[in-house]
Amino acid sequence: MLSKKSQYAFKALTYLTEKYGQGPVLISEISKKKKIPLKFLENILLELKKEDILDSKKGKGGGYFLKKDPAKVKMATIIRLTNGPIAMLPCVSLYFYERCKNCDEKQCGLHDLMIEVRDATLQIVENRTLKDLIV
Amino acid sequence: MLSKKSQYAFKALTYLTEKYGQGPVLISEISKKKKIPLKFLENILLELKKEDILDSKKGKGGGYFLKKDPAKVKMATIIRLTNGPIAMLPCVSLYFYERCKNCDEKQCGLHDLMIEVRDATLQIVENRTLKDLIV
DNA sequence: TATTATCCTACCAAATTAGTAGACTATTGT
DNA sequence: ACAATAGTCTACTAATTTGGTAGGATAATA
Repeated sequence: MLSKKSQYAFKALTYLTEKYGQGPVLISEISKKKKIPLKFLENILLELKKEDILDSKKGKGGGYFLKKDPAKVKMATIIRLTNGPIAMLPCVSLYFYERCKNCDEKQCGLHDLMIEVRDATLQIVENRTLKDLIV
Repeated sequence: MLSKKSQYAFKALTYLTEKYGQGPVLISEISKKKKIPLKFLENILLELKKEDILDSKKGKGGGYFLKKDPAKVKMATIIRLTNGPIAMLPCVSLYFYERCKNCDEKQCGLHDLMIEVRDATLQIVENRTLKDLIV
Protein backbone atom coordinates (compact mmCIF):
# COMPACT_ATOMS: atom_id res chain seq x y z
CA MET A 1 0.00 0.00 0.00
CA LEU A 2 1.07 3.55 -0.69
CA SER A 3 1.94 5.52 2.46
CA LYS A 4 -0.07 8.60 3.48
CA LYS A 5 2.87 10.69 2.35
CA SER A 6 2.68 9.16 -1.11
CA GLN A 7 -1.10 9.52 -1.29
CA TYR A 8 -0.85 13.16 -0.22
CA ALA A 9 1.86 13.72 -2.83
CA PHE A 10 -0.42 12.38 -5.54
CA LYS A 11 -3.31 14.56 -4.40
CA ALA A 12 -1.10 17.63 -4.39
CA LEU A 13 0.40 16.79 -7.77
CA THR A 14 -3.05 16.25 -9.22
CA TYR A 15 -4.03 19.72 -8.04
CA LEU A 16 -0.85 21.26 -9.46
CA THR A 17 -1.44 19.46 -12.73
CA GLU A 18 -4.90 21.01 -12.99
CA LYS A 19 -3.33 24.42 -12.38
CA TYR A 20 -0.39 23.83 -14.71
CA GLY A 21 0.62 26.96 -16.62
CA GLN A 22 -1.33 29.24 -14.28
CA GLY A 23 1.56 30.29 -12.08
CA PRO A 24 2.52 29.36 -8.49
CA VAL A 25 -0.01 27.82 -6.12
CA LEU A 26 0.16 28.39 -2.36
CA ILE A 27 0.92 25.44 -0.09
CA SER A 28 -1.93 26.63 2.09
CA GLU A 29 -4.32 26.51 -0.88
CA ILE A 30 -3.35 22.93 -1.73
CA SER A 31 -3.58 22.01 1.95
CA LYS A 32 -7.12 23.37 2.22
CA LYS A 33 -8.48 22.12 -1.07
CA LYS A 34 -7.04 18.65 -0.73
CA LYS A 35 -7.37 18.37 3.07
CA ILE A 36 -3.71 17.67 3.71
CA PRO A 37 -2.04 18.71 7.01
CA LEU A 38 -0.18 21.93 6.18
CA LYS A 39 3.20 21.26 7.75
CA PHE A 40 3.28 17.70 6.49
CA LEU A 41 2.51 18.96 3.00
CA GLU A 42 5.34 21.51 3.27
CA ASN A 43 7.82 18.69 3.80
CA ILE A 44 6.44 16.63 0.95
CA LEU A 45 6.50 19.48 -1.56
CA LEU A 46 9.99 20.52 -0.51
CA GLU A 47 11.19 16.99 -1.12
CA LEU A 48 9.56 16.90 -4.53
CA LYS A 49 11.29 20.15 -5.32
CA LYS A 50 14.66 18.68 -4.39
CA GLU A 51 13.85 15.73 -6.59
CA ASP A 52 13.31 18.11 -9.48
CA ILE A 53 9.60 17.46 -9.90
CA LEU A 54 8.45 20.81 -8.56
CA ASP A 55 9.76 24.34 -8.47
CA SER A 56 8.77 27.22 -6.21
CA LYS A 57 8.78 30.97 -5.73
CA LYS A 58 9.01 32.77 -2.41
CA GLY A 59 7.26 35.96 -1.30
CA LYS A 60 4.01 37.48 -2.47
CA GLY A 61 2.64 35.79 -5.56
CA GLY A 62 4.81 32.81 -4.77
CA GLY A 63 3.98 29.14 -4.33
CA TYR A 64 4.67 25.79 -5.92
CA PHE A 65 4.31 24.67 -9.54
CA LEU A 66 5.28 21.73 -11.71
CA LYS A 67 8.76 22.04 -13.13
CA LYS A 68 7.95 20.01 -16.26
CA ASP A 69 4.99 19.30 -18.49
CA PRO A 70 2.75 16.89 -16.55
CA ALA A 71 2.66 14.65 -19.60
CA LYS A 72 6.37 14.11 -19.12
CA VAL A 73 6.24 13.03 -15.45
CA LYS A 74 5.77 9.27 -15.13
CA MET A 75 3.70 7.73 -12.37
CA ALA A 76 6.51 5.26 -11.73
CA THR A 77 8.88 8.11 -10.90
CA ILE A 78 6.52 9.62 -8.34
CA ILE A 79 5.82 6.27 -6.69
CA ARG A 80 9.54 5.59 -6.33
CA LEU A 81 10.27 9.06 -4.94
CA THR A 82 7.43 9.16 -2.46
CA ASN A 83 6.92 5.51 -1.55
CA GLY A 84 10.02 3.55 -2.50
CA PRO A 85 10.29 0.30 -4.45
CA ILE A 86 7.53 -0.81 -6.79
CA ALA A 87 8.59 -4.47 -6.69
CA MET A 88 7.36 -6.80 -3.93
CA LEU A 89 10.85 -8.12 -3.11
CA PRO A 90 14.21 -6.34 -2.85
CA CYS A 91 15.80 -9.02 -5.07
CA VAL A 92 13.55 -8.14 -8.03
CA SER A 93 13.65 -4.36 -7.66
CA LEU A 94 15.25 -2.41 -10.49
CA TYR A 95 15.93 0.80 -8.55
CA PHE A 96 16.26 -0.57 -5.01
CA TYR A 97 17.85 -3.94 -5.67
CA GLU A 98 19.25 -5.99 -2.81
CA ARG A 99 20.46 -9.55 -3.19
CA CYS A 100 18.56 -11.95 -0.95
CA LYS A 101 20.68 -13.91 1.48
CA ASN A 102 20.36 -17.67 1.74
CA CYS A 103 18.53 -17.90 -1.56
CA ASP A 104 19.81 -18.67 -5.01
CA GLU A 105 17.97 -16.37 -7.41
CA LYS A 106 18.56 -18.78 -10.29
CA GLN A 107 16.36 -21.42 -8.69
CA CYS A 108 13.87 -19.45 -6.65
CA GLY A 109 10.32 -19.78 -7.90
CA LEU A 110 9.18 -16.79 -5.89
CA HIS A 111 11.81 -14.62 -7.55
CA ASP A 112 10.53 -15.44 -11.05
CA LEU A 113 6.92 -14.85 -10.10
CA MET A 114 7.69 -11.53 -8.47
CA ILE A 115 9.50 -10.40 -11.61
CA GLU A 116 6.31 -11.08 -13.52
CA VAL A 117 4.29 -9.02 -11.05
CA ARG A 118 6.81 -6.22 -11.16
CA ASP A 119 6.77 -6.08 -14.94
CA ALA A 120 2.99 -6.12 -15.12
CA THR A 121 2.91 -3.14 -12.76
CA LEU A 122 5.68 -1.28 -14.56
CA GLN A 123 3.89 -1.77 -17.86
CA ILE A 124 1.21 0.50 -16.48
CA VAL A 125 2.97 3.00 -14.23
CA GLU A 126 5.86 3.63 -16.65
CA ASN A 127 3.39 4.48 -19.37
CA ARG A 128 1.10 6.80 -17.47
CA THR A 129 1.88 10.34 -16.42
CA LEU A 130 0.49 13.03 -14.14
CA LYS A 131 -1.58 14.20 -17.07
CA ASP A 132 -3.50 10.92 -16.97
CA LEU A 133 -4.65 11.70 -13.42
CA ILE A 134 -6.97 14.50 -14.42
CA VAL A 135 -10.42 13.81 -15.81
CA MET B 1 7.29 -4.65 -0.46
CA LEU B 2 6.46 -7.91 1.29
CA SER B 3 7.29 -7.90 5.01
CA LYS B 4 9.87 -10.30 6.47
CA LYS B 5 6.99 -12.26 7.91
CA SER B 6 5.51 -12.71 4.47
CA GLN B 7 8.84 -13.59 2.91
CA TYR B 8 9.50 -16.15 5.66
CA ALA B 9 6.04 -17.58 5.13
CA PHE B 10 6.76 -18.10 1.45
CA LYS B 11 10.09 -19.77 2.19
CA ALA B 12 8.47 -22.10 4.69
CA LEU B 13 5.57 -22.88 2.37
CA THR B 14 7.98 -23.60 -0.46
CA TYR B 15 9.76 -26.10 1.78
CA LEU B 16 6.50 -27.72 2.85
CA THR B 17 5.42 -27.89 -0.78
CA GLU B 18 8.57 -29.80 -1.65
CA LYS B 19 7.81 -32.21 1.21
CA TYR B 20 4.12 -32.48 0.41
CA GLY B 21 2.75 -35.99 1.00
CA GLN B 22 5.76 -37.02 3.08
CA GLY B 23 4.22 -36.43 6.51
CA PRO B 24 4.77 -33.72 9.13
CA VAL B 25 7.89 -31.53 9.07
CA LEU B 26 9.41 -30.09 12.25
CA ILE B 27 9.36 -26.34 12.74
CA SER B 28 12.99 -26.62 13.78
CA GLU B 29 13.86 -28.33 10.50
CA ILE B 30 12.22 -25.59 8.44
CA SER B 31 13.89 -22.98 10.63
CA LYS B 32 17.34 -24.47 10.04
CA LYS B 33 17.00 -25.24 6.35
CA LYS B 34 15.46 -21.90 5.45
CA LYS B 35 17.34 -19.80 8.01
CA ILE B 36 14.25 -18.41 9.70
CA PRO B 37 14.28 -17.41 13.42
CA LEU B 38 12.62 -20.34 15.19
CA LYS B 39 10.19 -18.53 17.46
CA PHE B 40 9.15 -16.11 14.74
CA LEU B 41 8.51 -19.04 12.44
CA GLU B 42 6.38 -20.72 15.12
CA ASN B 43 4.07 -17.70 15.14
CA ILE B 44 3.86 -17.58 11.38
CA LEU B 45 3.06 -21.27 10.97
CA LEU B 46 0.51 -21.17 13.75
CA GLU B 47 -1.23 -18.30 12.02
CA LEU B 48 -1.25 -20.15 8.71
CA LYS B 49 -2.76 -23.11 10.51
CA LYS B 50 -5.55 -20.93 11.90
CA GLU B 51 -6.11 -19.61 8.38
CA ASP B 52 -6.57 -23.19 7.22
CA ILE B 53 -3.50 -23.33 4.99
CA LEU B 54 -1.51 -25.67 7.22
CA ASP B 55 -2.25 -28.45 9.62
CA SER B 56 -0.08 -29.90 12.36
CA LYS B 57 0.52 -32.85 14.64
CA LYS B 58 1.90 -32.66 18.17
CA GLY B 59 4.31 -35.02 19.92
CA LYS B 60 6.89 -37.36 18.45
CA GLY B 61 6.61 -37.68 14.69
CA GLY B 62 4.68 -34.43 14.66
CA GLY B 63 5.21 -31.20 12.79
CA TYR B 64 3.54 -29.08 10.14
CA PHE B 65 2.21 -29.98 6.73
CA LEU B 66 0.08 -28.45 3.99
CA LYS B 67 -3.60 -28.96 4.55
CA LYS B 68 -4.45 -28.91 0.83
CA ASP B 69 -2.85 -29.81 -2.47
CA PRO B 70 -0.27 -27.08 -3.18
CA ALA B 71 -1.76 -26.71 -6.66
CA LYS B 72 -4.95 -25.50 -4.97
CA VAL B 73 -3.39 -22.76 -2.83
CA LYS B 74 -3.27 -19.46 -4.67
CA MET B 75 -0.41 -17.01 -4.26
CA ALA B 76 -2.94 -14.22 -3.83
CA THR B 77 -4.37 -15.94 -0.76
CA ILE B 78 -0.98 -16.24 0.92
CA ILE B 79 -0.05 -12.64 0.17
CA ARG B 80 -3.31 -11.41 1.69
CA LEU B 81 -2.95 -13.59 4.79
CA THR B 82 0.67 -12.79 5.48
CA ASN B 83 1.09 -9.28 4.11
CA GLY B 84 -2.32 -7.68 3.74
CA PRO B 85 -3.81 -5.86 0.77
CA ILE B 86 -2.48 -6.44 -2.73
CA ALA B 87 -3.82 -3.13 -4.04
CA MET B 88 -1.85 0.10 -3.66
CA LEU B 89 -4.76 2.06 -2.21
CA PRO B 90 -7.45 1.09 0.33
CA CYS B 91 -10.14 2.45 -2.00
CA VAL B 92 -9.30 -0.06 -4.75
CA SER B 93 -8.75 -3.08 -2.53
CA LEU B 94 -11.17 -5.98 -2.99
CA TYR B 95 -10.54 -7.67 0.37
CA PHE B 96 -9.49 -4.68 2.50
CA TYR B 97 -11.63 -1.94 0.97
CA GLU B 98 -11.90 1.42 2.70
CA ARG B 99 -13.58 4.40 1.15
CA CYS B 100 -11.24 7.36 0.80
CA LYS B 101 -12.34 10.48 2.57
CA ASN B 102 -12.45 13.82 0.74
CA CYS B 103 -12.21 12.13 -2.64
CA ASP B 104 -14.94 11.21 -5.07
CA GLU B 105 -14.03 7.82 -6.51
CA LYS B 106 -16.08 8.52 -9.61
CA GLN B 107 -13.78 11.29 -10.69
CA CYS B 108 -10.42 10.35 -9.26
CA GLY B 109 -7.81 9.57 -11.88
CA LEU B 110 -5.56 7.89 -9.36
CA HIS B 111 -8.34 5.52 -8.39
CA ASP B 112 -8.80 4.30 -11.97
CA LEU B 113 -5.10 3.84 -12.53
CA MET B 114 -4.68 1.91 -9.30
CA ILE B 115 -7.49 -0.42 -10.32
CA GLU B 116 -5.55 -1.18 -13.46
CA VAL B 117 -2.42 -1.93 -11.44
CA ARG B 118 -4.38 -4.10 -9.04
CA ASP B 119 -5.95 -6.12 -11.83
CA ALA B 120 -2.64 -6.64 -13.61
CA THR B 121 -1.19 -8.01 -10.36
CA LEU B 122 -4.21 -10.18 -9.60
CA GLN B 123 -4.09 -11.62 -13.10
CA ILE B 124 -0.81 -13.20 -12.06
CA VAL B 125 -1.13 -14.00 -8.36
CA GLU B 126 -4.68 -15.38 -8.62
CA ASN B 127 -3.52 -17.79 -11.30
CA ARG B 128 -0.38 -19.12 -9.68
CA THR B 129 -0.21 -21.51 -6.76
CA LEU B 130 2.34 -22.84 -4.29
CA LYS B 131 3.08 -25.59 -6.80
CA ASP B 132 4.45 -22.98 -9.18
CA LEU B 133 7.08 -22.00 -6.61
CA ILE B 134 9.08 -25.20 -6.92
CA VAL B 135 11.50 -25.76 -9.78
C1' DT C 1 4.77 -40.89 32.94
C1' DA C 2 8.68 -39.02 30.43
C1' DT C 3 9.52 -37.11 26.11
C1' DT C 4 8.52 -34.68 22.18
C1' DA C 5 6.62 -30.99 19.78
C1' DT C 6 3.12 -27.67 18.87
C1' DC C 7 0.12 -23.91 21.19
C1' DC C 8 -0.58 -19.71 23.44
C1' DT C 9 -0.12 -15.32 25.85
C1' DA C 10 2.49 -11.82 26.59
C1' DC C 11 6.02 -9.00 26.09
C1' DC C 12 9.91 -6.07 23.95
C1' DA C 13 13.08 -3.21 20.88
C1' DA C 14 13.84 -1.10 16.68
C1' DA C 15 12.24 1.01 12.74
C1' DT C 16 9.01 3.51 10.17
C1' DT C 17 5.26 6.63 9.55
C1' DA C 18 2.72 10.66 10.32
C1' DG C 19 2.80 14.91 11.87
C1' DT C 20 4.35 19.42 14.54
C1' DA C 21 7.23 23.57 16.10
C1' DG C 22 9.61 27.37 15.34
C1' DA C 23 13.10 30.06 13.62
C1' DC C 24 15.31 31.47 9.06
C1' DT C 25 15.58 33.26 4.36
C1' DA C 26 14.18 35.15 0.05
C1' DT C 27 10.91 38.04 -2.62
C1' DT C 28 7.73 41.62 -3.46
C1' DG C 29 5.11 45.94 -2.94
C1' DT C 30 5.00 50.44 -0.82
C1' DA D 1 14.37 50.78 3.60
C1' DC D 2 11.01 47.84 5.50
C1' DA D 3 6.87 45.28 6.30
C1' DA D 4 4.40 41.52 4.68
C1' DT D 5 4.39 37.28 2.38
C1' DA D 6 5.60 32.64 1.57
C1' DG D 7 8.79 28.96 1.08
C1' DT D 8 13.15 26.59 3.71
C1' DC D 9 15.24 24.14 7.18
C1' DT D 10 16.35 21.55 11.41
C1' DA D 11 14.68 19.16 14.81
C1' DC D 12 11.60 17.01 17.50
C1' DT D 13 7.60 13.88 18.93
C1' DA D 14 3.79 10.43 19.02
C1' DA D 15 1.73 6.53 17.20
C1' DT D 16 1.99 2.41 14.70
C1' DT D 17 4.06 -1.46 12.63
C1' DT D 18 7.61 -4.76 12.30
C1' DG D 19 10.49 -8.22 13.75
C1' DG D 20 11.33 -10.53 16.95
C1' DT D 21 11.76 -13.31 22.17
C1' DA D 22 10.31 -15.83 26.64
C1' DG D 23 8.32 -19.23 28.92
C1' DG D 24 4.81 -21.98 30.35
C1' DA D 25 0.51 -24.86 28.76
C1' DT D 26 -1.23 -28.53 26.16
C1' DA D 27 -1.52 -32.63 23.43
C1' DA D 28 0.33 -36.95 21.41
C1' DT D 29 3.29 -40.74 21.55
C1' DA D 30 6.19 -44.53 23.43
